[in-house]
Amino acid sequence: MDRNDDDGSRESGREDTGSGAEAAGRPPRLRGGNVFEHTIAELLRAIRLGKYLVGDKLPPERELAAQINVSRATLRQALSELQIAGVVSVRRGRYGGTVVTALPSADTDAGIDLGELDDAVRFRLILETAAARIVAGRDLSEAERETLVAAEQRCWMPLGSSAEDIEQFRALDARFHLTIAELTGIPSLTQAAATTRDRINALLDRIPFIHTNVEHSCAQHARLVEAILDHDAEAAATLAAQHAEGTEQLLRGFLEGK
Amino acid sequence: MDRNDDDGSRESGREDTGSGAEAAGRPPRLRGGNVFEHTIAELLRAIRLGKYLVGDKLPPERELAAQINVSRATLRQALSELQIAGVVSVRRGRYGGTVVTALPSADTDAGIDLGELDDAVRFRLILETAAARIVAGRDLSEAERETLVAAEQRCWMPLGSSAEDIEQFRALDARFHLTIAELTGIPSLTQAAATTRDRINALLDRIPFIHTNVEHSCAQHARLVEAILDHDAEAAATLAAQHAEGTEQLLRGFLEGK
DNA sequence: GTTCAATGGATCACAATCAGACCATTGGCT
DNA sequence: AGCCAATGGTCTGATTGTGATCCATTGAAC
Repeated sequence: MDRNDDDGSRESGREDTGSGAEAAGRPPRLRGGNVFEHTIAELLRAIRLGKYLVGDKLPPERELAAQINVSRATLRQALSELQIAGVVSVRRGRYGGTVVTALPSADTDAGIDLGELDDAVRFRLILETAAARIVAGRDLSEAERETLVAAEQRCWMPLGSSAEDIEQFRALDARFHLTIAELTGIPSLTQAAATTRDRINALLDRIPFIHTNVEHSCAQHARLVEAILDHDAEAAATLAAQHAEGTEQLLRGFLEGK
Repeated sequence: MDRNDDDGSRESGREDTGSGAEAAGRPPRLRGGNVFEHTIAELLRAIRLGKYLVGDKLPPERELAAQINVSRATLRQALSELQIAGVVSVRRGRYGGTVVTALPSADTDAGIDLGELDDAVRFRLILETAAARIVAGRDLSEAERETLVAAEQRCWMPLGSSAEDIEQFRALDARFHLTIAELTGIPSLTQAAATTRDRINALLDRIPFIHTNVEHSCAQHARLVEAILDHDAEAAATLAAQHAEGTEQLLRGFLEGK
């Protein structure tokens, strides 16, 4: 009797699914557009933003599908594309799964939209400044402090000139900023910050990578973390604003000359 | 020959469709969930937020469908529901159309989710404070100043105790705040503010309406407008924050006691 | 009063997704 | 060597939303 069964409720429980507590929502499905394209975009976004680093294993298909809120069939279509593109590799069997093998290369196509640049950059300034101020005003737990510092440290990676290194730096950098957003405890802010950060990354992919900036950038991160741990909300806000403005200048400099 | 024809490409052109330039997107469709339910929600939201006031006529179905990015069939399903609910009334023929006849009554069901309350209220504080600060820092055109002042004035409406009056005040109040968000010139901010405002309104519908607050609230609006026109960014930010905090206190007071 | 353009009303075939069941593979465990 | 649980692979029927036409109604303009 009990056939092979499948999917869903097994005694192994679901507490893992609830991690994000965000996407969930049993009955409500999600996007239409091309649910398929949306799914790919969603996966690429997660990878670019450092949610899954190279070498990490994605959740099982059934679980991932639930998180993104699409059917497994659709998810598999998307994964299949990513596999062809060489972004992930898949192994069957128990202990198998889908692992990230490379960071997706940027879509350097698409013309530059100045409206998009302006919008993304200004919205980011708002969100990150607010996030920094709020987190600095909070009392962080030991674990939270550690998470924050760890995210900051990881940005100081050995950095070559390969596209791969650069993408990895972007992912780690994004993760640092998103960590701050998460620490606000305001889910809407976290989500908006993630979306916006991804848009910024897409723009950064269109300009040359300035190595000199990396160290400067990391130093700013360090000071920001310090201000946060010191509960100096105004300093944190100012530093975050300066940091964001740096990126803004860079982008405008390269992209506004069309 | 040329049959009755219909829809779309007629020599009359399409420039109208492109108005928003936002939702558009020929091939890409939109939501999944229940596209149908989503459509209803979208329409209700627009009405509650004062985009269409009572007595206003909605755009023709073909156009509205394009704006919301759903097929006309789906839109009609939704409109049909709203008609049954008495929110809109429809007349056929040239010069006919769909007009808003009443403000949708609140869904006073649904349990109170403290997480939702906290998230919405805190995110709103961030967005509106930032918007006020930015707009105060801008040089507004004559037309923009007029729009702002007009939106503020309209809130001082004669206010009875009927549910209808209250809903109308909410719509006008929302429109005032969204006007400020729009004046930032940051579309992402505008959109986030609209979404968040709607969530706040939904929460407000769950608590008793405090008439005393209305005048106080309008007075704050007036001072906020003054600060903005004076280019006093910090004052504007502070006033916006106070105003938002007022609502926050109110909501927490009523809702946190479960 | 006839005309006609704008607008709502209705139908149908087709493509996209979904939901769920079942199959196939793998590797640690006994 | 064999078992078996976790995981990817595949198929099928149902539902939903779309896109494209065509029909029906209305009221201003002529």
